[in-house]
Amino acid sequence: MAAAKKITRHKALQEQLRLDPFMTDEQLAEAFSVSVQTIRLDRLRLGIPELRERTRLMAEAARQKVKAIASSDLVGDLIDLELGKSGISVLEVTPDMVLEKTGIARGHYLYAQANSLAMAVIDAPAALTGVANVKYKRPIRINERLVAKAEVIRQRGNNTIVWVKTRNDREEVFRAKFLIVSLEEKKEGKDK
Amino acid sequence: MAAAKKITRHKALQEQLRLDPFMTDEQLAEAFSVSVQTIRLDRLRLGIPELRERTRLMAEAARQKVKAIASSDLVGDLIDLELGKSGISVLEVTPDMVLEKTGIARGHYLYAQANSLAMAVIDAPAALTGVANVKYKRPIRINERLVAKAEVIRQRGNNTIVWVKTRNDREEVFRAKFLIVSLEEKKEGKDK
DNA sequence: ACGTAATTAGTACCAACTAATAAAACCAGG
DNA sequence: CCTGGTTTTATTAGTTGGTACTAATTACGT
Repeated sequence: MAAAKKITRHKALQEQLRLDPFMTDEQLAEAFSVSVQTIRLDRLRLGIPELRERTRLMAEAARQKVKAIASSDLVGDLIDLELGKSGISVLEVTPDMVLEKTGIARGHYLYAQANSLAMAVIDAPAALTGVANVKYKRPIRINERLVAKAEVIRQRGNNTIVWVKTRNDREEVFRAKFLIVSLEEKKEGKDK
Repeated sequence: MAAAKKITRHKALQEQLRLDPFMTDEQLAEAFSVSVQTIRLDRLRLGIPELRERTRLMAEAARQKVKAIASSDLVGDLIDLELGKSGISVLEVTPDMVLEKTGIARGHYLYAQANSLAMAVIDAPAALTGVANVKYKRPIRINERLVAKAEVIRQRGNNTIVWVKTRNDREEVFRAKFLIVSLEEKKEGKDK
């Protein structure tokens, strides 16, 4: 069947564009030893937009994403929050969070989720982490769904102790204790 | 002088494109009530590439960045490594690493740098963090240059204790102790 | 050998440019 | 007021990487 060839090519095309999304139809045609028109038909049927559109979408997404992933104040989705008391956040483990070698989530994502949740719970205009004690109990794999629960244990002056426990769907996989220091709005004496 | 008008427009043009880089020359011309050609001349003299090029550069940069920030095994640049003994990594604090409110680096970047350095130092095919004890000593601000030094303190079986101390140009700002567990290549019994 | 699916070829058209050249407008100095 | 330089606008031709469409050709199984 000729259809088999086509289906194989469709898969290969998608894979190729995943690896290098900046290829023109002409380059793709060359790469697959077919005509440009075939590539266009393939794209059409797969719903893959043209190079410029792809690029634009990536650039636009990046504008959002770099802010969201790399610079969001909270890693994970906040689903419940009682200021000064407790909070819950959920984080889905995506492929780019895992170590390539082992397929296990890099530890600092768990840490980031817990830490930023702990910060969110603090009822203060600004806060900094002072000390953290962290225990990883189970390795996390891709597509797992991590639910972190934070609880304020003690509050004394500007110092707050927060416990965060993270579970996957079955068991506790991570826990951390943070000592978080709230910052006053007043000017800091010895700053820089 | 007519040159003044031009210079003002140049500034405004750069600002406009910073806010919305996805504008065509035609839209820009309309926005500034000048002809398309004027915009083109302005771009030429300011060294601003055309829309498509701009978009492409953004998309490419994002690809690097998401890989580098979100998916690199090592956060920071490894500049020295003695496997099983010690390592040094450097991390420059960029604007997207800081909390907007305070301009202070979010803690999990320091953690990520230290943790991934500690992992790199371990002389094993794969490793996982078991426990971490972390202390933040000084807040970190933008453009600071963080030098993390990792040192293997003790090694017993699959467990390794690594100390990481991070300094900015003046003083120690962060330290962490990690217990890292090396994984054997052999098959794990109770996996999922 | 035939019919259908798949592929290739070809045409007209488009957006968003670059490059180059020419004309017009402006503005200031003598 | 006129002249000269700067700035702006206009015009034309050529480029890239496509869309949308039609028509011709090839391949393939039966």
